[in-house]
Amino acid sequence: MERYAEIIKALGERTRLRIIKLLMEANVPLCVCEIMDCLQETQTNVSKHLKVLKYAGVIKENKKGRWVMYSLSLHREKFMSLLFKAVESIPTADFRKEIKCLNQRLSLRKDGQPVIGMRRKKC
Amino acid sequence: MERYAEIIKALGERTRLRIIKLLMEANVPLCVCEIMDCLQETQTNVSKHLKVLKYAGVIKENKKGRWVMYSLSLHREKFMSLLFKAVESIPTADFRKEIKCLNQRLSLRKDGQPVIGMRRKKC
DNA sequence: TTCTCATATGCCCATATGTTCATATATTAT
DNA sequence: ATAATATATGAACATATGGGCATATGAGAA
Repeated sequence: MERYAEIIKALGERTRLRIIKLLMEANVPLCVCEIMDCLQETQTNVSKHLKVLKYAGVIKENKKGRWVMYSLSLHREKFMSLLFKAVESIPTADFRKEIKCLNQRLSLRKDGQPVIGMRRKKC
Repeated sequence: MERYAEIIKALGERTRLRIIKLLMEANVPLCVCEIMDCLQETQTNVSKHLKVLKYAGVIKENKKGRWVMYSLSLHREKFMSLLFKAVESIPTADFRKEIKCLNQRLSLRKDGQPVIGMRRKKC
């Protein structure tokens, strides 16, 4: 039970929930700088929240050269699957700017790899 | 988004998750003393966690004489419905004692009303 | 090599949270 | 009325958490 509470708790925080929604929208692994840019959060902050999510098993990381790419972990368990469905059902009305920035960011990639990194574009 | 995070956060805590699981098992409204007995938590603690859950809209209360009966709130929203399904899917292997105590407690009711109150039985 | 860039981490601080204790409130029983 | 019972609440405390700043680490570029 404890373990499940931890997973739920990982999702029960504004910034982390926004990270998850962003990853769901993206459908491709994102690097830290893309996330921080889209969400307008500091690098430190995003990095720490990603650590919490990773530890809870909600996301996984994949090192690609100088970038660390994060994506939703596969949910084999019924619990995880239902939990993700619940999060997916959250309306994204107040999330337009972030999604717009995400698309801009993704279109700036070369060969599917991030390039402009942490240099913030005005999104 | 904030609001959804709050709802998830309400469920992302061990004691509160146990309260919810107990209410799901019960399928009938429970009073505070039944909950505190089954979960072996103090009255104060249970009361405060119930308040958090109520404020988040996860449960509702119903005053019945000297007892306050708590039950899961109806989930019209798809989000709530899926979230509840996720919680329902959590295995109750480490929850046997609590369920056993619940059944004992419910069988002690007269006319569907709690009677023995806070006088703890050894469950 | 050195420089630059992407990410992680340790320290610090303010605030939030979970818990206990004592007490208040509200309702029923005597 | 008073007593007993069920629940809620305020104060106090320890710990957890989110966030910022500076810095460390690690990997490619020059």
